[in-house]
Amino acid sequence: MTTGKPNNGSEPQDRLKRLLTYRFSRINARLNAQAVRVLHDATDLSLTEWRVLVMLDAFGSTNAAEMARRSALDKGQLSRCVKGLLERGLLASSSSPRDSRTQILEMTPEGRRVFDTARPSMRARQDVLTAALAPEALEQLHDALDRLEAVIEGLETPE
Amino acid sequence: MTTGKPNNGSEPQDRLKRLLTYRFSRINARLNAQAVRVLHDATDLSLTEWRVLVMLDAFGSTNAAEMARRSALDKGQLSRCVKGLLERGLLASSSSPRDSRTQILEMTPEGRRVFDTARPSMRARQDVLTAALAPEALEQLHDALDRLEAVIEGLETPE
DNA sequence: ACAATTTGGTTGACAGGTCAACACAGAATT
DNA sequence: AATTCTGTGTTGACCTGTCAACCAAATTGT
Repeated sequence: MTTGKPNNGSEPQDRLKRLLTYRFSRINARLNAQAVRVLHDATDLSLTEWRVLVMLDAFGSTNAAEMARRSALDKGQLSRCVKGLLERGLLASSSSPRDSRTQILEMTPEGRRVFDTARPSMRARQDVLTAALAPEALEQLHDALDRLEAVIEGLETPE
Repeated sequence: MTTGKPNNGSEPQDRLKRLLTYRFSRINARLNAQAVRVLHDATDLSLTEWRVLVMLDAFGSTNAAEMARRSALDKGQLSRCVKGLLERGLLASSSSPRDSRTQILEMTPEGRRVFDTARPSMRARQDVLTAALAPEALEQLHDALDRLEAVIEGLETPE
């Protein structure tokens, strides 16, 4: 890979590589596939289910709408995902005293156990990724992503 | 968004935001949705079809396997996508004289016309994205993505 | 108090991506 | 020449993501 080629962006494949959307889709696809594999080796969680657990770990307990807002996951997808986790006993739900529509979700001990089973390898994976970049390069990356996200948000609401 | 909050990563939602895979999936989803919208306003191409045309524009003519390699799109997905484009007369195929398995693909004049119809708005979109970053920040972003891709590739083949 | 609107959550339908099996043509091995 | 191995492309099955319709509870406005 580190041959002495010029790599000055003149080759057609280089132009392609510099299309941001193209790169993101590529990276995302590979990242997901890889995450699914790691996850499947340790548990039988889907990637979405893992993300729900991550959020519950981070926030303690929440409801579905809250998670949908934070994660940009689809409402419907989340509903089905939560349903599955409830059926498997990894989550517990209780209805809120303030609003009888919302069901408050939290991990059961069993859910916590499964989460802790997957966590080390998932964290290791994350560490390998971040270790590829120097600390300040990582900061710059996050900054760049922040800016891009802001721009995308702007594009979504043209008026 | 640019309030005077500390943003030192101590809040749970901040920790979540710094997970790279999470960010990529989020950005990618929004980027795709936005691209699909722009694309649909100008043509009736799907995003995958658009990408096939972009590759054919960049490479002149290729075959499906080559595109699969470069784009990390699924073989099967590509096969179906190409089939649709052929049926609609946007692509033409001819079998290679050297290898009767591979079918060489290229845009027809009609395909080119459709491509040129969508191109301005797609390019404008791309420009808005890149304009969000200073030139050297864009370079750093590409560098970072290069490194991440390299790491991911390494993870895919552990031995 | 009532209607209108918003919000939390579920469901169905559908497009898209992903995986695995397959048929088949070339290349490599013997 | 026969065998095996690799690479191209197709197809079917399945899973996930996305969109929109919908219900019921809460909120708002009058």
